[in-house]
Amino acid sequence: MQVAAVCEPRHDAPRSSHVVPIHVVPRTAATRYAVPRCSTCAMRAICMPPELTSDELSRLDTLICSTRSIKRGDALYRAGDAFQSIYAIRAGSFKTVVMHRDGREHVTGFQIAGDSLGFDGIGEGKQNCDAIALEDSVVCIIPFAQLEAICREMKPMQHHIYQMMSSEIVRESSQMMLLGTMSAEQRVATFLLNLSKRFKARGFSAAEFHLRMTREEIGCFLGMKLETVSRMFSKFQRERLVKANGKTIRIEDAEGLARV
Amino acid sequence: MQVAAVCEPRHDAPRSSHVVPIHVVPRTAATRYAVPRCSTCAMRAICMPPELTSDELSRLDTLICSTRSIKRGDALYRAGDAFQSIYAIRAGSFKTVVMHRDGREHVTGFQIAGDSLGFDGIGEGKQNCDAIALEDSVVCIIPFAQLEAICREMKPMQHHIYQMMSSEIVRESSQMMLLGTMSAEQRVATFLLNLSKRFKARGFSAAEFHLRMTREEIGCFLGMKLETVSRMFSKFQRERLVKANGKTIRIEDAEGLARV
DNA sequence: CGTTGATTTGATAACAGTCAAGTTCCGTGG
DNA sequence: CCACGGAACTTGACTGTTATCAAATCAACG
Repeated sequence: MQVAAVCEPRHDAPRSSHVVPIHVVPRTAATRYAVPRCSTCAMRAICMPPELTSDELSRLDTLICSTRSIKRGDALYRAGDAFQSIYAIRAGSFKTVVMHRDGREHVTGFQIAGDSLGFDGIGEGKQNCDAIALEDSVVCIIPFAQLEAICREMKPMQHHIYQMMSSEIVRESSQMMLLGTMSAEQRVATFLLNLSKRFKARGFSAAEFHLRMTREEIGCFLGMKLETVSRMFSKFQRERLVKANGKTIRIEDAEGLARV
Repeated sequence: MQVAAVCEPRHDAPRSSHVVPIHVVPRTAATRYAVPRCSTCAMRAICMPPELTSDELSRLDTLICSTRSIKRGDALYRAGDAFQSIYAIRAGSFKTVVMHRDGREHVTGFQIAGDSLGFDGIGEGKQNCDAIALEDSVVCIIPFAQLEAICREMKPMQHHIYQMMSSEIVRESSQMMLLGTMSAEQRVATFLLNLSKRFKARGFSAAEFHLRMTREEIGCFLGMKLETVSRMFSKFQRERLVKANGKTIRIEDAEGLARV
């Protein structure tokens, strides 16, 4: 898994009732080159409803029949492309970028391994944003028509898709609240804590991780200029809340960061 | 229809391929007090996929077995309430409000007749925000478990629900872009044009309408203070783009407003 | 090991927030 | 129907946060 090179996997992964820990898949030829299989995927706990029978799982294996590798900086899809598939990130990370007609860009989200991409394309039948790889990445391709067919037959899967889309709506609501009500300082603090939480949920260190995005991309996501992002990192460093060494972030005082 | 008192219905409603015009339902006892029926609902074109057979439509009538009236200022639901149903607004309007733990509030959206509410509750199994009526309103109650069952059997309905949820994601992306990249002036202009478009799609005047929300609520939605909203209205008035008389808005120069 | 893009930091400017005062609107009750 | 009171709105003066512009430093990569 590429992501393993980015963030040290933790073997004392949390075992809360919500987050089923993932296990690092050995880098055997099978996991790297064979037909992808949900039944053996490390991200299954994040991608799939937990209550599937092994029978149902093997049916899903027939759904996802291909993966795709995207080089850093390349687009998985572009706004306006015909919508056909949902994507699940196997390894790597992406940003989603919407563009206004006047050329203004805005980053609507950062997605890491285990996250999904493309739900915003269903409504119009075409992609609503660009999905750009922040590092060399691999996605599972999930043809949406087939997914719909499966959802008509497998109730847990149907519900799971509704839940994923609903969670996306909730996530975006939180981001609107962040953009609408928080100071630059609070936005950056919230951003770091959110990343930390997501890495932790995937079994990586919550305290130390590498940012795959630039200050400019962070600023574009948080509604501020890159200089302001940089200043906030420096400020947190002075206050001993985080240690920021370029793209390496170490959260030294999560509680303090949350109080900002 | 309550909304008719607010915005004059237009009988020369647009007939684009996307927006099927709605017809104003006569205020008979049947439409006001009888069991609600999708098959005769004025909002059907907005709520429902267009290609349903009359057979399928009458099946839907069994799904929506009740409506609910909400007085101005009252909540349809509150954040934390158990999620059970989706709501379709028959008449009136709402705001959805998310609250941060520190008490900070943010308005995530304004919904008018024909819009739906509650999709953000599916993910967690509980409501994510408060839905507050901006005027006396009526909603159709759509039990979600039943809706899911119908979606497993009726492909067009299944797809329609995915489309509605996806559109909600897209709408929120646009709002994030607005909050993240636009000046106060542009935000208010965009807000007015968006409302105008939605009224037009429902057969009301695109040029003149009544705001059901306060300046404070608008500000809370657009990420600015109520004084700033007021100043922008005054500015647009000076520039002859808009005539704002309290809550009555007349858009005098839509192109000019779009250029802001 | 140089070139280029990314990041940091400082100085200044602009936009929106805050505080305050006055006005208008609207619902309620007489 | 009118008068009253409170909420909503407008406007002005001042303040503060963040943007802008600029320059220096750092880091990645061919």
